[in-house]
Amino acid sequence: MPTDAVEDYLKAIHRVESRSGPPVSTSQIAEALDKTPATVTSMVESLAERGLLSREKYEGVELTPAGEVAALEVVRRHRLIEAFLAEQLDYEPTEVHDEADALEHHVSEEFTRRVERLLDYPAADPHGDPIPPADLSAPEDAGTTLVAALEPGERGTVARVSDRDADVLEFLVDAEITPGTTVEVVDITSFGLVTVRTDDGTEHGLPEAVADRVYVRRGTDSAAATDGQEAGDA
Amino acid sequence: MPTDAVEDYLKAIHRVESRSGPPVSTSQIAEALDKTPATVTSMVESLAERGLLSREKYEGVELTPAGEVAALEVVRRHRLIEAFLAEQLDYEPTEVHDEADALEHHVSEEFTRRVERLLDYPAADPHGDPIPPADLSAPEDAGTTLVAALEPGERGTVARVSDRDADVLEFLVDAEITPGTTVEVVDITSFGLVTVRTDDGTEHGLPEAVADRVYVRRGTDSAAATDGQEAGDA
DNA sequence: CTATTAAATTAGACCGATCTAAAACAGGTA
DNA sequence: TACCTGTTTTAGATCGGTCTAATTTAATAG
Repeated sequence: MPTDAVEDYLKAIHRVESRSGPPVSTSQIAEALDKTPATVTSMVESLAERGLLSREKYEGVELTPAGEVAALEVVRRHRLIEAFLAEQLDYEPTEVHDEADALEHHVSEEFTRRVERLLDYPAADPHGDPIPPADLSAPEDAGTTLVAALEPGERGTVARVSDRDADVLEFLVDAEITPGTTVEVVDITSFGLVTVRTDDGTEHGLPEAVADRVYVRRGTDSAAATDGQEAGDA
Repeated sequence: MPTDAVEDYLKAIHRVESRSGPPVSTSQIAEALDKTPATVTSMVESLAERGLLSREKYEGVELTPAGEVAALEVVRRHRLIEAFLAEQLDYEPTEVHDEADALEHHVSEEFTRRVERLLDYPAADPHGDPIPPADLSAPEDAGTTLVAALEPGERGTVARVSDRDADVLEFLVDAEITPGTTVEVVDITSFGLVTVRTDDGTEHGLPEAVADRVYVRRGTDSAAATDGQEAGDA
């Protein structure tokens, strides 16, 4: 019943909320969805009328429980589709996002469950983001951003990397900074450049925009991260 | 670039055209898509402006080559998705249609090709309908309707069955009248009831609405029809 | 406390897809 | 020929989602 657009808004609001917490501002949503603020205002009005979010004029917006559920359903479909594309159709991790963005609005619950079963109930998508189970009991976490988690000299395990921006993702894949790898923070400059050393000893300078999208847990994991054993800790 | 609605219209027009030939009337389209004739008129106007079909007011409509191509692309995606759902996700033949109808508008060319490859270039979907190859060089045929092809006493091989109407399809599956089975026409009544005898010797009375959706080739095939060896003959 | 500025909202328009109700048309019948 | 009858088109409205331009509000600096 919800339209594609409605699902996109809920998903975007959910993401922002889970990073910087509510309230979520009009401009944050506009930014995330590449819409004008005016458009967002009117959409958000109608979302509020439907009970999917609560809204304080000029203040921002927060998902209601109903909105949260709807958002999680989209996230679940998105990540399952990503996992499916990578595992069954040999997509590269960098390629799955756009396809999943289109499909996530149009697969049935039946399809979702069958895919989940086919993949044997994966815990995470190819970027390491946890896949909410069918009951949506999502712990929905896994790591904090690089600079928040680690001081220079400390090491951590990459929990996941953002799949939002294709360029950023490609940068990280090239540098072999992917879920499961260990990184040591060498240095953080005043202007946000983060230098890290990876497993193989090479160093990479990550611009702020990139570093902000790498999520790690402090310390090192012994278990490798081929699939997704890291759901629901931290 | 074409919207879902545009693709739906093209697909519907293509189907009608390939059954009863052009021109296709407003009411035929309205019927097929469950829209009002007024709606169809206005949509068809815009399709004509885009060069996807040619139109004679009060006469009907015919796909242009461009429209035909666009329609075949949708058909190709639809049938590949159906085949995929049945083979990879264990859907029953009766269940694939609706899911494919939703997905067909949103899978990329990349996805389509990968699925096609995964399935090893299937010739037909689970109902026996031929899948146009990537170059769309569709022979796009396979069989004529039961009553047109066979006189009482004659036998034929089921080439495909329509997946349009879920009830009809279920009826046929129950009667084990599926692509590849041999049927003998026992009798045809004046009011359109067709009695057929299947492989196993049982007889089934098919109401006109059902019989019209069974496509056969005269005579019997020795080859079985598990997948789709029957593309492009007849 | 006022003035500036950045963010958010309102006002008004547009487009695509749909509908209902009314008018125009085409084909067959008397 | 003139009239029905069913089909098609036109006219005009609505809805969802979007935009631009103008206005209002909240926060901040003086």
